[in-house]
Amino acid sequence: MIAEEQILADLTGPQREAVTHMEGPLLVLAGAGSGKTRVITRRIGYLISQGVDPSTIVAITFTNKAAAEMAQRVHQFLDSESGFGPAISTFHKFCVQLLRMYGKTIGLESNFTIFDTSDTGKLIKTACGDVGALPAGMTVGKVEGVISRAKSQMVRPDELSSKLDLPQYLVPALSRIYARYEDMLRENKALDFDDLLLKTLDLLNEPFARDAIHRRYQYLLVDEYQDTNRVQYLLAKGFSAHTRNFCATGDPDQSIYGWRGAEIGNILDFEKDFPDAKVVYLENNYRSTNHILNAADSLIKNNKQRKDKKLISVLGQGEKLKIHSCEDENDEARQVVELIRQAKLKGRAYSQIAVMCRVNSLFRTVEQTLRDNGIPYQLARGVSFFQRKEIRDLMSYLRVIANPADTVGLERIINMPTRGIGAQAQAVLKDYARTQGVIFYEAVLNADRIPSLGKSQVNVIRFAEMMERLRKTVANGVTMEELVRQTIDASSLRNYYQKRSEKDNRPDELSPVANLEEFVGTAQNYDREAPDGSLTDFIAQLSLVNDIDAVEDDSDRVVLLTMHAAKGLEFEQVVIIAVEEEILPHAMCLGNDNQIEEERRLLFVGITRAKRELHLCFSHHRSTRGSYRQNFPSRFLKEIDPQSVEGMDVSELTRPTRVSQFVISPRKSADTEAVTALPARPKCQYRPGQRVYHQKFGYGVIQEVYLSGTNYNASIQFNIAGLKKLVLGIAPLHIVQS
DNA sequence: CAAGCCATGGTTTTT
DNA sequence: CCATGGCTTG
Ligand SMILES: Nc1ncnc2c1ncn2[C@@H]1O[C@H](COP(=O)(O)OP(=O)(O)OP(=O)(O)O)[C@@H](O)[C@H]1O
Repeated sequence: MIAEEQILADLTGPQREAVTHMEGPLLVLAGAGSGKTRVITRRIGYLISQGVDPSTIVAITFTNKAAAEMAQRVHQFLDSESGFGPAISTFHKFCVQLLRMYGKTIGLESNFTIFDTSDTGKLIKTACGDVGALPAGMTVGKVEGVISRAKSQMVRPDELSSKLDLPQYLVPALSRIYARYEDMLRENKALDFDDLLLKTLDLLNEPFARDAIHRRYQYLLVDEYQDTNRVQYLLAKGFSAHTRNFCATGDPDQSIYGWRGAEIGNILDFEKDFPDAKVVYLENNYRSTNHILNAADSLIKNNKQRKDKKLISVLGQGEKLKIHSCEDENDEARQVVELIRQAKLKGRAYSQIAVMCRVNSLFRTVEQTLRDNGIPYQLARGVSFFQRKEIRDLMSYLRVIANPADTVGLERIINMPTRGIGAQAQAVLKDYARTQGVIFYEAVLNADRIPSLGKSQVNVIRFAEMMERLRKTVANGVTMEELVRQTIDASSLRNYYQKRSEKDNRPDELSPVANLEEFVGTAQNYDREAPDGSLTDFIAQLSLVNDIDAVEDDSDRVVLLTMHAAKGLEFEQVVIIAVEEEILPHAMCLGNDNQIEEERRLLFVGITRAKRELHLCFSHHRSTRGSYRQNFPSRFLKEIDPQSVEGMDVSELTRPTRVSQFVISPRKSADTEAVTALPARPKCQYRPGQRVYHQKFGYGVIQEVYLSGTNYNASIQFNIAGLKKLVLGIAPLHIVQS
């Protein structure tokens, strides 16, 4: 065991106070870079030094990467061979472990499959079809949104109308789809991401499981508490109900996942939940220089409904940040390359430079330009590998082997690669399954008894034999590497993609076959790291991989990542691109003040990742999905204290891009004369071709202006919202100057 | 039944 | 711009 002094070394008074707090609820409320994560890590060490059994400690982080880093740091606080260490993981992963262990008590088999959004999307689509035509104005995507919102707020299908603010006429269809969706999950023996949390909550309501979990875990620590959702909040309370040893850390200004149900209220109401909670504030920042902090602070001050925080850097003033005005995305990418070159000349490592933006798609040009200039980089998109078609195919085989009830997976692979089991044959199988009341896989196994399969019958039988052979292999015990190799060959996936690559004549590194090989490597890693793992566990690990988890720390490459993925990280130098209206804040968020505030927090998070040097870029033009468009600097740039900005005439940003609003008085324009010759009429400033900004619909171009009754109306093509007809005196419109 | 072609439409962030 | 789906042809 390590000496207490070492654990408490390099901590400020308040940090130490939090670290040495033993029993009872504790909240560490502090700004960016103030050492919250360090507090959690040291506190785990301190608890252990005070004789707490490490295996009774649970620490929840936001990402697997953060968990791995914390585990590594905590490792030094442990006796070399002292049994189990603390559980350090994300909410989702921790829940999966508990469900595998205790799921039986709530009727959950331990080989359940985790469905990702693409799987659940398929289910919801089918569910929509089953239920009949969708109500007007509803799309599958919107239904998905409603269901996911309902689940994260723990609203059941029959409670939609009372608990969710939905138009009444949509409710019957939606609750039927939702109920059907839940049934299908059960049929597939699958859980979606929300279920992982919800079912664990069920565990905590089941005496046997609850007691076992409570006996095992005595101390709970949750990092990034500001981004927990309702279910996670209830889980945290449930896990710690017996001891009330619950330590939460977070920063309300860094809450950026409201869009998927995170409730900032969890952290704001902590003291109400636990009136006896000890609250520690940290006011020193050890990460960034004062100019960077000041920029961040001046920005975030524009959010209403927040408590102001004091945060002082211990690193001095530092350099001012720079705002770069670029012509278009190519120019922007060139400037980024130039900044990286200069940094490299100054002796900065590539890996200490991050390029961030709001949406991954904006990295295309930057990536190309970095490649062209020989600058090494890595894109933080771990999931993209697992979303490749060939990898999803392979994973689907593994999923069905582990859980034959996984019909979504089975439907994907039954004719992939094509093996003569077409739509017709599949319909016959499905029909058989339905009439016999068995799962789809069972129908496949019974193919020899289904003559109506016709010519396909023999193909189905052969497929069934192949799958059963693989299943037997697993039952007899096999490494994941071996299983993956066998699956790739037995399924003919390798053959199929090999042939296709030959035809397409693509460069090798990106080829599907190479990806399949890489997946073998993934399996090898798993075998090495989890010698007594299982197929189910292997698949689950992969289902919970996160973008940022795949970023390699030990390679000297520039990191490209979204600001969401940057949560909790830090870099010497940060370059944020496309700080433009309709990108940041994103077009989808315009017109909703809460969402705009979250966008502001997002930029705040991006800015506060920088230790010493910060650059913000915007482009005047950008081509998005084919068309070349004019863009405007983000409103957020104007909010940053000019005192901390260098190198650019900040007034260029404050120069109004929007002409102030005017209203046509309906009375005065009350003539019936048709008005098509618009320029002649001084009463109406709007003309076809003008760019306008609408509070709700965002930016658009006026197509036509006409008089209707006593009002001028206009038809406006909005970039996002599409063509709308609006009454000019009433609609909240601004003219935008180009 | 397979494969390739064209039209359509949707269009963030992610556990 | 991209992915998906429907249609046609082999
Ligand atoms: N007392 C201290 N002395 C020196 N450095 C410290 C101290 N506390 C924290 N740091 C350093 O400050 C940096 C930020 O710490 P940490 O990541 O724990 O902050 P945080 O509050 O979790 O930040 P954020 O909320 O922005 O993710 C780290 O590099 C950490 O090592």
